[in-house]
Amino acid sequence: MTKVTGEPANEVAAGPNEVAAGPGEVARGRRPSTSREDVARAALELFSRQGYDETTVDEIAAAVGVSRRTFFRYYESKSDAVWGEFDAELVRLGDRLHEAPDDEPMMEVLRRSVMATNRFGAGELDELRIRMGLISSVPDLVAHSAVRYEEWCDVVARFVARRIGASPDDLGPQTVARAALGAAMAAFACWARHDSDDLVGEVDRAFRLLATGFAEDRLHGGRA
Amino acid sequence: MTKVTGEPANEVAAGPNEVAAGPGEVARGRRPSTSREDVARAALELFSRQGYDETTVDEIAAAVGVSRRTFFRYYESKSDAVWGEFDAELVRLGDRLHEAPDDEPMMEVLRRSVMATNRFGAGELDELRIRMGLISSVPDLVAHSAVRYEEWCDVVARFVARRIGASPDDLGPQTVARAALGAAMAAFACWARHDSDDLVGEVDRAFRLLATGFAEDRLHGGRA
DNA sequence: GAATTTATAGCACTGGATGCCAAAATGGAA
DNA sequence: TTCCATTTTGGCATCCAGTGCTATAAATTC
Repeated sequence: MTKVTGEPANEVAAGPNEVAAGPGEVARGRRPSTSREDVARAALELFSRQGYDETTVDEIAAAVGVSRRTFFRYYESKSDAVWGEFDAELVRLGDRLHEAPDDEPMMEVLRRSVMATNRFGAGELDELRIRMGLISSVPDLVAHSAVRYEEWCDVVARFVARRIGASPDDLGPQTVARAALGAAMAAFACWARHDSDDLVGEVDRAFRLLATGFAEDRLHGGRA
Repeated sequence: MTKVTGEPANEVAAGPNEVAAGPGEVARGRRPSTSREDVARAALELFSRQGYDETTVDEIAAAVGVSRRTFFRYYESKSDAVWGEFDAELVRLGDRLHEAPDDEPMMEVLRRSVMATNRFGAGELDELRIRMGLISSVPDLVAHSAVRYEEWCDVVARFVARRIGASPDDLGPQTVARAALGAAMAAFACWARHDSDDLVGEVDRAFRLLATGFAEDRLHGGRA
């Protein structure tokens, strides 16, 4: 085996062992034979071609030329590979919420921040649609998504708690956070299923509905 | 082995093979050696005592005196045992929503129906708290919960769709349903964590918040 | 008692996930 | 160059959830 690939080794998010060589530092030790991105790409390709359940971790590992054991050093689980760099987006959302001016209404900040974190380039949108399609249709991924969405909720709940002066565990922040998650999920699901090319627009509409308290007369004009 | 239990065999929700003998019919063939309820009880007891991950299916099966293979005839998965008779409650919620008068505001119906399906007797509350505690803290169960909650959302989305004359897949119904789920989950989580004995009250408060669109001035008086 | 029906036990097998250790690859120092 | 520290990898061996298959046990009906 021992496939000699000769990678550039200058990747930003490098090897599995977290502490990739910092900005100025020089990389020591053996270089990773692949990257998280490559693994995710290979996995996604197999999933969308032959199905999630029909793809084994061994196949994914083989596709990127590493052993099964090594796959689990890049991603904790098979389902994690579908989520790619979700953690980074979570940080971005948290930053946006934190940096918003205090005089802007809470639900406005929330809506605009979620919209902002979901502006993707045309190139990324196709892949994202495949991702979201899988996440919302394959039972195993639907299940795993709950864990990731919980992290999303935590970020929002902390923001709301700070705004209204309460604990993130209290009913208010929890309700706002989980309802906001619901709105975002609805927007994503509708965007992924229909041919609506306007993801941010769907998010916008969903959050505006949420802010009206679902007054029945506003609910009708959903789809232009 | 072959534990001879001598069950009454008149249980309502009987054996694993679905079609339990109807009202007047006589039970044919070998009688189930245990019941879904007994399995769930044994499982819950082990989970709360030694932890979910630390309990194997073999142990649960042994506790009720059946083989490992038989456990999976009563419940599809280890996590399903925690949910008990959730399906029945779903039907009840659907019925309530369907039977509500058309002139009652949609969000009112929703709030009152969810509250009604969550009125439990004092005896059931302790067990329910253990259940919800597990469901919202053990990652494996958090994950699996998403699948069950999706069914809940479907019921609500169908109701909303009928009310506003849209498809259950449209943005409106989806947003309302998922936001409502969020409110319900927040209420449950707060009730399970704190010592609030008033589950229905938490649900009430959460849904009232939802109906206000989270106007910031209403969010402060969360905890009496 | 024989046939039929239903539930069970037990076995084999797949596949995800984890712990452990030896081997490979790389940079730096002696 | 040679040795050493560092990091990633491969290949077990192992555990456990979940499934398909088959033989057997218990119960009713004829």
